[in-house]
Amino acid sequence: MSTNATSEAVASDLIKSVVERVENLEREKRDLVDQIKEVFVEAKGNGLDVKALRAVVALRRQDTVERQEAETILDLYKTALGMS
Amino acid sequence: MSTNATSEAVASDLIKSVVERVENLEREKRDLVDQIKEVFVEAKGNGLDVKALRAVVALRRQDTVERQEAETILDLYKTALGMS
Amino acid sequence: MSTNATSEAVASDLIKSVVERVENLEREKRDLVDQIKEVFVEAKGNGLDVKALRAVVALRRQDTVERQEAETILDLYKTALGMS
Amino acid sequence: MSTNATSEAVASDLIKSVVERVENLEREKRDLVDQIKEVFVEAKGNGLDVKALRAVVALRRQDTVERQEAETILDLYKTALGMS
DNA sequence: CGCTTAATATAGCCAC
DNA sequence: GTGGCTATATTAAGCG
Repeated sequence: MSTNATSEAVASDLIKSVVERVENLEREKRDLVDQIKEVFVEAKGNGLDVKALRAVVALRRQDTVERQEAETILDLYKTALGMS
Repeated sequence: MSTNATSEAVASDLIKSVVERVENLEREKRDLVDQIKEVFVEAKGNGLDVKALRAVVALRRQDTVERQEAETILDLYKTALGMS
Repeated sequence: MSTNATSEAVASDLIKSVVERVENLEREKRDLVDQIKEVFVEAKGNGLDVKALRAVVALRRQDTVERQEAETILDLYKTALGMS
Repeated sequence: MSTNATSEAVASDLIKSVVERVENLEREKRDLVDQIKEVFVEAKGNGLDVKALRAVVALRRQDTVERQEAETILDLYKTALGMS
């Protein structure tokens, strides 16, 4: 066989550790998702249009992505032109 | 008119506040997503099978969900049978 | 230029064709949704509990899905254990 | 008791019939969903932008809905004005 | 009719 | 770098 009891136990501990760390991070992630929902619920309670708010957030996120891509391309051009 | 400059300004502030809070929470969420990825990358570096690890995490999560669903269905049955 | 009047006309015809085919299929889909609703309405008229019926259908569908998932997981395990 | 073996058997047959009819209709619905997907895949293979096509279909669907709503409102107005 | 769940559409990721 | 797959975000439906 290619392994023994000791290395299997090590792998088992390692697996357990990884799974638990991921599960904790996912739990925190779910909490944030819930908090985001709460913000929208509260906003709705204040008379705001949630769908429109979501659209605004999505647009700004998109803008951010495109700005970052533009900067990346600019950096590439600068590097290519020896300007960096 | 149904609004005036003051209430519009208030709405504007409210909208701005909501959008910023959501964006901050989404930023934190993205950080967590990145951290989860890092855990898997590290696990891979330690010789673990990432796909299998993801399956384990998913199965455990699924078990939790199914346990909750089973309770819900049990309640439904109880209600249908007049046991509630 | 990368296109000309002819290829644009072809694309236009293609687009029109695709949109129409999708719209026809969606129309048929909506008809089916309506027919399903009618079945439940009729069942209700015959004294059946629609919510319970929906639960039965959902459970049977879920069983099918879970059986398929179980096979997928089994395959994954076989692969992980070098049994495939 | 409010039922007997015969009426229970009738209800059972009725339930079975309803469930099967719904399942058949849902199967047809799923087939249509798959066919729609295939149309888009084929369109993609022909160099079309699937996201844009979906947007077109959605816009036209929206137009239809809004036109129907407009007609409904128009009918209401006509009735109110004794024009129907 | 609103509010909670289910269906659909989109986006990100991984492997090939 | 493309295509399938998973996860997420949006939309629609059902229920009270």
